[in-house]
Amino acid sequence: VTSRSSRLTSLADVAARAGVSITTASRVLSGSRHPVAAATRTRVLEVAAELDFEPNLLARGLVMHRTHIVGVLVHDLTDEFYARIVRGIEDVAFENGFSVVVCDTDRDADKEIAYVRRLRSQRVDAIIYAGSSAADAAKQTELVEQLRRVEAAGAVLLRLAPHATVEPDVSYSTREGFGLLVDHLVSFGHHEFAYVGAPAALNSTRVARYALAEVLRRHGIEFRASRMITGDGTRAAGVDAAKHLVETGRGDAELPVTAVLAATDHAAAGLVQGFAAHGVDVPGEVSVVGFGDLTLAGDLGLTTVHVPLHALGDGAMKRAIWILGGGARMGRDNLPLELVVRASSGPAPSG
Amino acid sequence: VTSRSSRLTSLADVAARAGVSITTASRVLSGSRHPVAAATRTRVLEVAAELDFEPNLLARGLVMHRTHIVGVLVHDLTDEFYARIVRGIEDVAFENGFSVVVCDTDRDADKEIAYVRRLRSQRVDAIIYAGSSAADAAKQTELVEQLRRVEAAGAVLLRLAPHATVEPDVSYSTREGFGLLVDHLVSFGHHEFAYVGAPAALNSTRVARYALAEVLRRHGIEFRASRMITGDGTRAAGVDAAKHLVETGRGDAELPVTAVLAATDHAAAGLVQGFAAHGVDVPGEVSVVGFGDLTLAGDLGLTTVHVPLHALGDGAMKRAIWILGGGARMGRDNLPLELVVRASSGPAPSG
DNA sequence: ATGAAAGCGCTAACAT
DNA sequence: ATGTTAGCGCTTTCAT
Repeated sequence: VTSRSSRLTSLADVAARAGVSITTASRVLSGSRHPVAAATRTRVLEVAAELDFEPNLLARGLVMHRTHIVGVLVHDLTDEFYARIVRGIEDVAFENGFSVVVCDTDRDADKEIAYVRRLRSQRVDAIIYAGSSAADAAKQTELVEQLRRVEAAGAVLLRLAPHATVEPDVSYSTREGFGLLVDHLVSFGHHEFAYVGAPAALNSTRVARYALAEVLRRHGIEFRASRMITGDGTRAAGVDAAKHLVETGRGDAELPVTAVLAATDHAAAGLVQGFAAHGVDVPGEVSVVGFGDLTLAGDLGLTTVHVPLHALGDGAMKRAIWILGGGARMGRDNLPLELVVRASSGPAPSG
Repeated sequence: VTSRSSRLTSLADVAARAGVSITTASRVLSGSRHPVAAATRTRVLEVAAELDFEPNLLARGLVMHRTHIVGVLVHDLTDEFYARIVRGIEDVAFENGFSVVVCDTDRDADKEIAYVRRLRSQRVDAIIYAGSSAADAAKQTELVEQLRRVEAAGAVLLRLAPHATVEPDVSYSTREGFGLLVDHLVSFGHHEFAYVGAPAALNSTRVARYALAEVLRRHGIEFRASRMITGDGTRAAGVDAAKHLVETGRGDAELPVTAVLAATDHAAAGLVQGFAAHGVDVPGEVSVVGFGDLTLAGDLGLTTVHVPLHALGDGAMKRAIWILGGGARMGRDNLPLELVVRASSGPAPSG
């Protein structure tokens, strides 16, 4: 036992002072539905207030097998995309007496595994998993196994992104998003596209590629694999991709495509920046569109798809609470997306 | 007791399976320095791995009076300013086996109080308090009292911002920041300034006003109270302030000031946006500078002061760990600031 | 309506 | 080196 200052006031203190048993004190203070005489109840409440009693949630959790703690796994809190999701989760959590433990994984499978273990050790009631990790098969297997154990232990696992062949619980349709974007671009006369995606190993990337190819096919456009540029969703990836596209077009003295879709607004911002650095006019020579509608999209005038991030977190947390309360698991819920047209997209250059 | 699936494997399970007492199992699994025979140790470790044992941190915390949980109070995680601080805290926390509970307060004193109570109930080892709240005296008193109780209970309280006359533990010098900014602007010939601050009730606002006035005085510039515009640090506040300044100058057919300092990069962004909306050229007619150096500052070409946000969180968490380990409390640590000159500031308009 | 006692899973004196 | 015992602070049968 670490030497610490004066013990906090416990139920025993309240009980003693109120002249009742610990049991009775517990009954009034823990919101038990067990009958307690009105007078007794008042007395206990008074003493509790007087002593500023705060129940020890550790003890409570130990016996209740419920901690009212939820762990959230995200790539990086510093990315507004995830910050807004976490905020949504936290708002609902706060209202319902839950605490939120944030876990930034940086897409590092080892960190993810370590975090999941720790959350299990903490006996969290639920884990909200946002963002799929890029990892080798072995790591993936271990992570899946850890998640399985957490669920086996009674915790609720909710996904905001596809993971290891499992559908997300609350999410959005990437296909729908691409549909909005491509419809918009096609209406502007574009038919040569490039896509700056996320790491190839990510589940979400697989899904995105497939979805994009399908959307394009609907417009009778064949999507060449060479126009699928691998990135990591960062601004730097966008800058690099712009450079790559400019250099690829060098021979023809013009760009190989007239429109570039990015997996994130960050990458789109990088594309705009990169094109500008090479003197390529956006949207004059090439249109650029992002995905997410972060603040930066507004600042930079990026055409993008608005993703209801706060609602995503909000919905996930509500579901977690619902299930913890004994509610039945439900299927995937796709939140509506919206096209936001700004200055980074325009008519395809005639030529 | 809530009905839950199969119990998790406990120390007792490991002990039984390894043929040792729970105590022995605990000794090897909890990293106790108590001697244990090498063979026994190995056996226990084997069984623990086999059963994928994870210690119940609730039970551990209950007896150890240490939870390895730290609560972080910030205005809003969605603001990159705070997100980066939290990230700094979390990186150190992760390395040291601590979990981070995030608490968005929205500068709402009631939420702050509620969160602090909850953190106390959770028996967190430390609370890192970032951002001062705006509240009436009564609320302030209650919050201070709650924080006092948390400390009395043995938790470490660390401040990243001044609060109720208490100095922050890890922070930066607002005066230094203003110094960098004002020196820069004065060298550009500016001598009529306006400041778009945060809510007047905030401690940090008081400090900022005082610091700014002093810095200006160093340059022999008197700062008029009427040029102190109250805002809330948001972009909208900046937009409003720009409008206000433009309208104030209406009579003279020109702006009353040639340079505007903002309390945050967000407000500075709003100022730039607002001035643009009124056809005022930045920096041609007026220079605008922010504070923080968030990503948006780079995107918008804002001259600002770079605040080492990650290091702020990092430093606070390291300190918390140090103190929890029995280290002595130390005085305020001011992290170095840096002037970042971009396109939003320029020579004062001659005339 | 109230209370006594058992136990959640763990660590730490205190034996042996 | 190992085990026995006593809690940490709480909820909950099971009496009364």
